[in-house]
Amino acid sequence: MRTLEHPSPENFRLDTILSALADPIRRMIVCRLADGQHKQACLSFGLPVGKSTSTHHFRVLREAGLIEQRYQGTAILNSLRTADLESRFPGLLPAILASARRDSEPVV
Amino acid sequence: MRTLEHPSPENFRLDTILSALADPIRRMIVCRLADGQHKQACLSFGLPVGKSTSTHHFRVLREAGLIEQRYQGTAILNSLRTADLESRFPGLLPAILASARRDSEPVV
DNA sequence: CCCTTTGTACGAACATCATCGTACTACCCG
DNA sequence: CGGGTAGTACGATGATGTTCGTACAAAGGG
Repeated sequence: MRTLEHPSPENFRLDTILSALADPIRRMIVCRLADGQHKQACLSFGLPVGKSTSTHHFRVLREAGLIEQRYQGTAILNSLRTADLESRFPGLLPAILASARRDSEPVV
Repeated sequence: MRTLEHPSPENFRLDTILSALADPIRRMIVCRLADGQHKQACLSFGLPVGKSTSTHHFRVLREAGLIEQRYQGTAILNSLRTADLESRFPGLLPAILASARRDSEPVV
């Protein structure tokens, strides 16, 4: 079974995490995962980019520590590393998720 | 008196804010301002970059809505737009500031 | 009025990043 | 084993971003 490298929480870098979340496509992925869309193959997200670009974005998220990727056959099950992020940077992910939802809403 | 353009809170974009804060130098500026170093000239921050690069970073922060810049003679007084940020993206700035402090600490 | 201080404008050099297409690998199912 | 599915590797390309140096502008003090 193939496995993928995941950083441990004490190696999370704010620099890397913010750069990862600065990209709209990667923020879209994280938001979907937060909305309960765990356990979906990468390509089933229907992202508006090609296959290799999709691979690239998921890897950036994994290497930043934001998501966990586990092989299931030829597919990959993705999930948010909510607890690990909370232990290293408490409140960061929830705040960014809430801001992302507010950002896509019509301005009041 | 010279004045500078500042976006209003309803025009703040999460994209722009996260990109701005992804840069370590700009995060350094924001952290210093949060630590009470308001009302200081740009160059007095002693950033490890040249003059024109410094101008560039401060402008990125201003155009993202993160700081306010007001001329005072030939110098510029900088301050964090804490209230405006809180109204548009509640909790975002405090979470990032806390994470930034935690990031620079030795790993426990 | 000259000089200093503070910041800006401009252009160049360099690095990084997002994107793509094509070729390839790994796994599963019949 | 053969075919299909999901993802990776690689190289290229174009856009964006950081950095700098130099020349310039605006404000204030002697």
